[in-house]
Amino acid sequence: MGKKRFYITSPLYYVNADPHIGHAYTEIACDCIARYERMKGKEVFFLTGTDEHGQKILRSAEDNGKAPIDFVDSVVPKFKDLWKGLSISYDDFIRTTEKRHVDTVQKVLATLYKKGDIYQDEYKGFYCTPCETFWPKMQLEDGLCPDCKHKVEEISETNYFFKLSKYQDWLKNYIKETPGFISPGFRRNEVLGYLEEPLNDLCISRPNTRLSWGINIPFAQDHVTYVWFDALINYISGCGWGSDDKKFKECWPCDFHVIGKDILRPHAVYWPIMLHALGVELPKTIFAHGWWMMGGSKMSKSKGNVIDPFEIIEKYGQNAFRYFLLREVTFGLDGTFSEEVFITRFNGDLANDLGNLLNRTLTMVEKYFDGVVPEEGDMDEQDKALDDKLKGLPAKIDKFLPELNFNQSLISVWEVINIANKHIEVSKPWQLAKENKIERLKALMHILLKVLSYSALYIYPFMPGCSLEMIKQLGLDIKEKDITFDRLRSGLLKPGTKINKGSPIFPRIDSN
RNA sequence: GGCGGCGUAGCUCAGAUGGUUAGAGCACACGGCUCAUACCCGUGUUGUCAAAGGUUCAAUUCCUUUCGCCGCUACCA
Repeated sequence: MGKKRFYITSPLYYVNADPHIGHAYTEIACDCIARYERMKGKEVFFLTGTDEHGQKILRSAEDNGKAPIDFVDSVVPKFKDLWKGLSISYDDFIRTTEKRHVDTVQKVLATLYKKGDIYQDEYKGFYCTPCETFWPKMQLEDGLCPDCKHKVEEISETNYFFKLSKYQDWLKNYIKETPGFISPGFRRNEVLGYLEEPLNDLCISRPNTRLSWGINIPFAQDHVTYVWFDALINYISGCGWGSDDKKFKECWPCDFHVIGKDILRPHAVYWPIMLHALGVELPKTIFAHGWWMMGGSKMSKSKGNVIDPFEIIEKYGQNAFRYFLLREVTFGLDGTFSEEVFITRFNGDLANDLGNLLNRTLTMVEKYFDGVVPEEGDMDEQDKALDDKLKGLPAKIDKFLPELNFNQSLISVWEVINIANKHIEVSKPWQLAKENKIERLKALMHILLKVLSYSALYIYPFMPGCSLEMIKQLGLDIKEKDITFDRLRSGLLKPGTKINKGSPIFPRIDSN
């Protein structure tokens, strides 16, 4: 029997505009977990991609004077470039315009239609011609389009509906009985909250007279599929449902769907019901994270407070960017992004604590031992305390990371780093050197190098680049593919080998 | 309107099934050290734990009310 792979997904990003910090955030979180699971020796399948159909894409394409397919073809590379710039280790990138996806969506539609969970009905609504949008009665403002304030027209058209209502009670019970299914807990409560209200069946078609940019519905050639219904299916079309049973068995059920809080409803209501109707097991966890605010307000293009992730990477590097996003706020809650807090975090944690610890230690090893890693010596009380702290670290990471608690995981690593800095202060190696207490000095340097070596590997899921640079400077003989918890167990330092000190890994930022 | 949450040091936030001196980081002040990226280490200051009432031997922690803030309640990704 095939081994179960660890399967994690990001949402498929809607490519009607360029990627921003929110996209980067989700992707970095997924990447961190994917790398961590690989370190544990798991076979990982990390799926990401792009959502490319629908009204908004069509409109953006028109605004750019392009055919929709040409338009999305021009935006997708920007996402891929960003993922490259952030060292995102995705295993597959799926686009909803790909044949493998289209085929799967049509198969799903056909299956549910045959089963009777999709039916035809008249859809009545208020249509705004200039906006090409339907509005529910509730949303109208004085009977006018809330967007452009034009008159709306009540029209009815034939459409296809998916029977959400049929499964409402089932879903409600499932969520109640499966506490970890929707995370964090307060999001789960929200979902249970709106499941208290009767669910309307979901209109999953659009007549192609109104919208042509979508996946054709096999049993209704004059209609295309509603984007959400289309997009969600990527999670199974991307891992072989209906086309590659072996792969699907290895991957499914999905371990994590990581999403932003804005798309909780489709993921927590539509998607589980779609799967259940198909007779497919549900994913284990849907985790909705918060948003990055810009100086107290939501970021938006009109406010001009959108942070360009490419700029941050260019200016401060991908490692610091990844670190900041994962460290600054508890995953799940909203956070505030500003260059000022970013720099504070950077200087405080990365330059002063971590970077400086590496630098001062390596300098001493050069100075006192010609850059050669000393033998492990007899540990004194302080050494032991530090060593114990280091030994306790994996357990903490193993507790926090599987719950997507990036925050606490990093804090745990930094506790060790801080104790190491403290240890140097108390032990005064420079005095040991003057007094010629070589054995003590060796033991001290050894434990410091050990702490740095292990920390370098523990940091890997969060800041892979930083990790590799530390490994290099420490002179460790470890390739990226060897960064596993198994490898850690066999020890990292080789006394007698040379360190390879370079320039500071995180030079302080003068913020004048 | 309904449901849910929050209001704790100058700032950002932890926290306790109620119980001796309420915590962390940043900022600030003073001191120490010199291996280091003007770094690091130590010490210290500030809080009627939103307000009022109730339960209790005891509440900031439970209950009620008030005030203030926020989220969810859409066929928009």
